[in-house]
Amino acid sequence: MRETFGEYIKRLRTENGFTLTQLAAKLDLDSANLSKIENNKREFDERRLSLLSDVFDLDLAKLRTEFFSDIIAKKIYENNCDEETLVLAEEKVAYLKSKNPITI
Amino acid sequence: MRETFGEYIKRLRTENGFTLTQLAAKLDLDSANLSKIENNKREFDERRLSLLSDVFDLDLAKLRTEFFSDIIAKKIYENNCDEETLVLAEEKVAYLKSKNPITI
DNA sequence: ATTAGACTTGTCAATTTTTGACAAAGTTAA
DNA sequence: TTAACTTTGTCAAAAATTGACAAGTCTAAT
Repeated sequence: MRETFGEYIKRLRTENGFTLTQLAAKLDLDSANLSKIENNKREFDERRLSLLSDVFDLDLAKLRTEFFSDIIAKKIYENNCDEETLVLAEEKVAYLKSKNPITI
Repeated sequence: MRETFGEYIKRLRTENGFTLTQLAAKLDLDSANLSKIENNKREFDERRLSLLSDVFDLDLAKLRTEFFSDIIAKKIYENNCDEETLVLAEEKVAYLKSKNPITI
């Protein structure tokens, strides 16, 4: 998706006609801090993802994908990581999965 | 690379015949904590990457790639992120790059 | 031009997370 | 058994993140 997680929240909010104060209340958040989140000056707390999915009736799994991909993208961007980084990361994920027993 | 960053350090260390205490001293680290790093119970501090590249005469850029890919892989693994996450992350990196002025 | 509502930014104490340091216990080989 | 090496547990100190509030900007309506 061609937007950050903050921009995504802002779009959801405005498209649904909420003010910062209104959405912040639903997310149990200070409106000033929600503003920072929307403008990529703070991170959204993972523990609020389910609240967010409730408010906008979104699929939580998709929201999580959106959320974690954002964290990863920011890390890569901020640290000027080269293109190989994600390829290597994918290999390492496979390695970790093969290495560790599947948790039931 | 089919190993975690911790395992990579451990391999470098043993292949070069160092004890934990010896390498820890070179990295300005407590040997008990280095042990934890090697066994994936603690994170290696990014600020020690250049020391590490000095000790084993490694290319710092490659080491950084190794390091950050590890962080990302762990995040994905720990949070059971789906396969799409990295694809999305890549798109978002491109978005962030297009969005922000190139810093000189 | 003033007001009201919406949004942004700055600050900082409080909470949370990570780290450094040390003790103690486990492992291995002479 | 020693001794050297490694692992694990704990916890205070340091660092990072968060919640809360004040103060600011911006816009639209009157």
